[in-house]
Amino acid sequence: MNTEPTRAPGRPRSPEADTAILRAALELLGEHKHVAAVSVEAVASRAGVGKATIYRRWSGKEELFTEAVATLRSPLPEVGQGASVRDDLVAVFTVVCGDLQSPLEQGVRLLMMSETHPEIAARIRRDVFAPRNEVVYQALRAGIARGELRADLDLTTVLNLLVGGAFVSSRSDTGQSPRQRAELLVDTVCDGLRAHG
Amino acid sequence: MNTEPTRAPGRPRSPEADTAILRAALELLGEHKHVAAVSVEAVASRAGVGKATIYRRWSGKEELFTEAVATLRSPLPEVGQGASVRDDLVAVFTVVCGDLQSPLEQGVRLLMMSETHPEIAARIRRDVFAPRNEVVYQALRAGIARGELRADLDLTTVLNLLVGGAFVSSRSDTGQSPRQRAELLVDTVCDGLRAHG
Amino acid sequence: MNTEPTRAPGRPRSPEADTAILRAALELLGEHKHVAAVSVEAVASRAGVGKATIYRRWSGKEELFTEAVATLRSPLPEVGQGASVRDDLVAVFTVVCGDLQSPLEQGVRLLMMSETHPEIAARIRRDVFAPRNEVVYQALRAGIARGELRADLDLTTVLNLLVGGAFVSSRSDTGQSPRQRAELLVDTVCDGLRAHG
Amino acid sequence: MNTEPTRAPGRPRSPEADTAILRAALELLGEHKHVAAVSVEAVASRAGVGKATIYRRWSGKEELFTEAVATLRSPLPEVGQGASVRDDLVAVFTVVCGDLQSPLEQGVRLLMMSETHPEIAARIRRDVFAPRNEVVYQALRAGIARGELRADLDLTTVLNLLVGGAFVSSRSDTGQSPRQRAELLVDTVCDGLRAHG
DNA sequence: TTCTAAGCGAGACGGTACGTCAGGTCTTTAG
DNA sequence: CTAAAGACCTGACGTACCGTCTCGCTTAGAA
Repeated sequence: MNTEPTRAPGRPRSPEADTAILRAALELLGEHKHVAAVSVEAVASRAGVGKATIYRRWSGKEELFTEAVATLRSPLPEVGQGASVRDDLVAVFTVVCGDLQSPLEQGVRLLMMSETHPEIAARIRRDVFAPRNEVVYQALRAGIARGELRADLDLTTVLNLLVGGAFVSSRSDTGQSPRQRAELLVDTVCDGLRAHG
Repeated sequence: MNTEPTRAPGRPRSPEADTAILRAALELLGEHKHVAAVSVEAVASRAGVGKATIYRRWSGKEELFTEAVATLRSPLPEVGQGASVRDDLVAVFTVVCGDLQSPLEQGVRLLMMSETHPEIAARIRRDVFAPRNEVVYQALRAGIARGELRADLDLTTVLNLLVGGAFVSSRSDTGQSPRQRAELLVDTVCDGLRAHG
Repeated sequence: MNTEPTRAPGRPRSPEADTAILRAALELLGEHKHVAAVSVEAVASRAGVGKATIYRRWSGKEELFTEAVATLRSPLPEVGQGASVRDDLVAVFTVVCGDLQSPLEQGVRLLMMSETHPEIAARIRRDVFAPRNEVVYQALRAGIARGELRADLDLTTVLNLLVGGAFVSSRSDTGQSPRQRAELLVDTVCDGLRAHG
Repeated sequence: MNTEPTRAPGRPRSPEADTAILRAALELLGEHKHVAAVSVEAVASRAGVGKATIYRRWSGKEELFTEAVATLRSPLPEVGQGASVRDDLVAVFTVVCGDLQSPLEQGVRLLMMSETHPEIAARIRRDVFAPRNEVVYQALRAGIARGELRADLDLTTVLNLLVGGAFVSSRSDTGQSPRQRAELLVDTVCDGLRAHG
């Protein structure tokens, strides 16, 4: 008796198609800035693929872009390893601020905010933002553990402030480097997060 | 000598049409929740207006909804009149957090969509964001004048933190009231903005 | 007792507008070849006139073009004054063949044939074609009277043959002059119209 | 060695759609009498077809109706088989005069409209007029061969006279049958086309 | 002179149809 | 059974005219 799953009959799906489609979707998202401006037809054409091949894999435009964007995971720095909270946070938000200025991430931003497809936003939050947020939480918890930060902080609120600040900050073209933006945000917030004693 | 601008020739545009269109757009937006699901034809029909009358005023769907949403500005509180900075900021951001959960939020998202339409973005910045920001700046400056806040603050960064925090905070449905959200944000930031002495 | 009609009160209609509108209509008809391609707006603009000024005079596009085209009356030669039928007919159809090659007359032709507005066709027939036909009939009757032509001819059929022949002939660009076309048509027909004697 | 053209890739165009569209166009044309009163949208709807399916096949309304009408060619009689020229021509022009009173006439008018669309005019000339003309030429050549007609005739001119005569004749509603019209035209012309001897 | 009625150019109005485009599905042939 | 290609239906897009309706102004005869 053979318990290993039976191989599906017929021609197997092309893995090249998968990656080509996702790549094309992200490229076009980066070029056009918002999802409505990218047609499934354009993705298919850019990927050198038939439209049906896309619809065989995803049930619609939203799902396609959801998955495409969810593949984007910036490498984040290690935190909490002895450095100060301040330095940890600056490291993390330098990456975040940098991302936010890249054209692709702008597309992601729009996509995430687009109320047109709430489930996409939810999935992006889960797959893209949650890991990033987790790093921030780690840094904050480490800071609390070391006594650098007040123990009664609402960590979610701190996260919101920093992420939102990074987000809004990135919308004005001040000529600052991502690092400079990160330092300004983190220092401004941190000066109030430190335990007084 | 007449310096007032000469009146345009021809039949003037109907102000009733303006308001009917904007009203219809907002109604339908409220019913369908997202812009893509509302057709210009439906707006025209609901407003009892020809499509051309819409396109005479706005160059497209996006512009129409941008303006429609921009009309939804909530009145902002007076600040700097003797109350504490903390109370001023809480008052302002209670309004902001409330707005962000209402249809106006859709406008904010549209602003983001408009990365490709800089002039629309500029208009929203001017009509929606600038007045709100100005109130925040007033509160902060009053706080500095009274010695409540450090004099060396980067006000822009403080603004970014609070506005961004409010924005991100509003995206998660925690069941908190706008007032509670505002207090959390403001208190968290303020505890570090106060002059130490 | 004054029986002459009382002059209408108010500002009288501008005769310049009348002529300018008709002129513009004919010009544009000549340029665009068929009525559907000429908009009332274009006529108004070309005439330097408001649209209402047109609609005050004619109840619609059809009536406007009807009247415009009805003003076209080519000067026709005198016939039946002693010359031969053949020469009379050649003279008339030289004019007709010439007209049919002018751009404007092509517009008229289209207009007349346009089944979209039967009443226009009827009026053009009456005001433009009937006088021309009458001259042909005169020539034919003179020929019969002089014994040049058979007395039992169906004059309408002869007219149809010649007019239709001129019409169809003018549609092929053979490089022939109007006179040559006319002679070919008339001679071919006449050789059978002559009394045998 | 395969000389037959390779089959085009993708789904082939539906022949049912072709015929349904053409049928619907002619039906509506019959109901509304003139082209301007028939909308492409109505044709699509009647044919049970999307508008795009129409525009994929024809570049516009005019082209669609041109082709629709061009399908209405009546079968022409055999000529030159022993009968007299007169009878041959009467047979042919009975068909022609009949057609000119039917919906086909609308096609003729469209041809005229197409002064601005030379390729459509060319198509109608090729598909509708050329075959008919060829039959007339055959009859005339047979007549010459048999000595019934003068050998020095300009056949093109004879054709123009008869065709044009039929056309103009059909525009007045005299209550005559197509056959009567044809006889009048042919007899009038023939009496001069016969060799004298 | 002043009043009144209509005409004037300009252009906005509610509609209808145009021709285009994209979404998501279906139908070919080829592998 | 999958692949690429491309036709299919649907429905919204933004445009162009139609014939009508205001605007503020001009033109003339009547008061």
